Amino acid sequence: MQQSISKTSLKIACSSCNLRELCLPVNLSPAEVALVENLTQQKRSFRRGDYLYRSGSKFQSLYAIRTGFFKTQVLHEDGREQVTGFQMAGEIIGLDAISTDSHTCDAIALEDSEVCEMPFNSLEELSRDIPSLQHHLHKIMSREIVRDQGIMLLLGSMRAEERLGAFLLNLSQRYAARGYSASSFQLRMTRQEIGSYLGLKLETVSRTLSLLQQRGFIQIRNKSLDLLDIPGLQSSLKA
Amino acid sequence: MQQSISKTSLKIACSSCNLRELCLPVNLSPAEVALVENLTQQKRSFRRGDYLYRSGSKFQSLYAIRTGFFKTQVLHEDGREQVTGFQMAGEIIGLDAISTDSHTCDAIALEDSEVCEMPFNSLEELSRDIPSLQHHLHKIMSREIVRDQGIMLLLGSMRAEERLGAFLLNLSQRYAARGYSASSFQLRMTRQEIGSYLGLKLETVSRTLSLLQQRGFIQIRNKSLDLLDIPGLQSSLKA
DNA sequence: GATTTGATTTGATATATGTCAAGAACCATG
DNA sequence: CATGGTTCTTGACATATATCAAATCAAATC
Repeated sequence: MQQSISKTSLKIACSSCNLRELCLPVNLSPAEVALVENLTQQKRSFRRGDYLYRSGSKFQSLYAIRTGFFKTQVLHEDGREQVTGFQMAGEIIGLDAISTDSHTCDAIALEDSEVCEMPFNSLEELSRDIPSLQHHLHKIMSREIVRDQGIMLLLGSMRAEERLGAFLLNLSQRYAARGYSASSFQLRMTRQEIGSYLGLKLETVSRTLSLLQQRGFIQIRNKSLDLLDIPGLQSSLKA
Repeated sequence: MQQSISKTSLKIACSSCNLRELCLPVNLSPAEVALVENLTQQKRSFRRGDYLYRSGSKFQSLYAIRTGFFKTQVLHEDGREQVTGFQMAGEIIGLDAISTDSHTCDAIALEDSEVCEMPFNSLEELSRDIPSLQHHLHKIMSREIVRDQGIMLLLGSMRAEERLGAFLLNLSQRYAARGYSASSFQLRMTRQEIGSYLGLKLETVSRTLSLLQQRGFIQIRNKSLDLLDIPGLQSSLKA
């Protein structure tokens, strides 16, 4: 697994980035955005399979995903691994590492990707001067906590079919928020990775997807997914 | 369920609080501690069963637990509930609410308790002036993210016996960090609440505790717990 | 202190998901 | 285009945990 990270000296202009509304510089004045731009020193590119960071490595920066798709996973001593999330463009990754000054999970590109690196020291410094940036950073961290609690609910009290339904709907919403189709997209991860995330074995994921297809909720062929009945899926979760 | 919240006008002196090393004012100079004291305006007392806050209520403050024991839980539309954590003295509660400006879970006292209320606006303001406070706040939020990921691992890939073992060891460590016995303490929550937290039914919790007792790892009678073989419990998790 | 209510334990049985296995489909590579 | 290696699907069977039920025990209330 090569670690071929190419650093371009090109600065990313947040001001011209179409993810501005999802990413860090939300609700900032143009002058403030310029300051944030200043600290996203470099863009880094990753090939599929590359590690953005590894568990145990020293914490330096948060990363904003510009393009592509990542997974994060924690490893248990006995070799068990658990996927803790799938991250897409506009999402901030690396928050877990602030706690101990070193990363507590691996982050791996599931497709060719680009990220903006934000040195955390600088980010803290800047957020002392820009209250709205400070508050937004807090919101991002809090949002991650809420997301994790949602997954705890899912893992703790939903059946396989509900877990898959909730998972697919979540992906759908996030694609929609980025201007992509809510009902038709490619799964970037394997059945095994979905299973790890949802606390299921890959065979169960496969069977359950087939079941959802039989019921007419989805059409799945390999990694191509069509959500045929989003309202139906949603209400099957609330039932 | 009465909401009898008595607000005492007495300020809590962080400087004389024995939780200082666990709570918010870590690594602060005496002068800085005084500023933090200034914003923990009031102490609030709760009886067992009282709500500290409810899901949906407006976010105003974070809370530091001074004495007592709380649980947090999220409610699903269909009535399912999931306990997302148990909090004890020195821990900060309410972080989830920053995200949407309203609480996303209920926080309920499991025994008579006292909390220090910290208005979040003031906290953000103060942390702009005290970088070490700012950083510590970030650490606390990050720690919560890491904790949640640990629970995801537990819920996603551990068997009942391992979940209980990890749960009891976690309680043990936290009591020890507060100067209490690591091997002998009272469970503050019901089997049902433990089960909700661990993604198990209460009968399974009960059976599994009996099993751990048979194996000589623990002695449990009602809510009184003795950990008879902590190293054994630990190694049974890594196996 | 008697009584009710809720919490806990334990047993018998049901069920969802895991495990093992084999073939099919897909993908990367030469 | 062929080939080898993943990934995926599906079946048969195993197992951990859930469900239902009843008895015991502890705690709250009058």
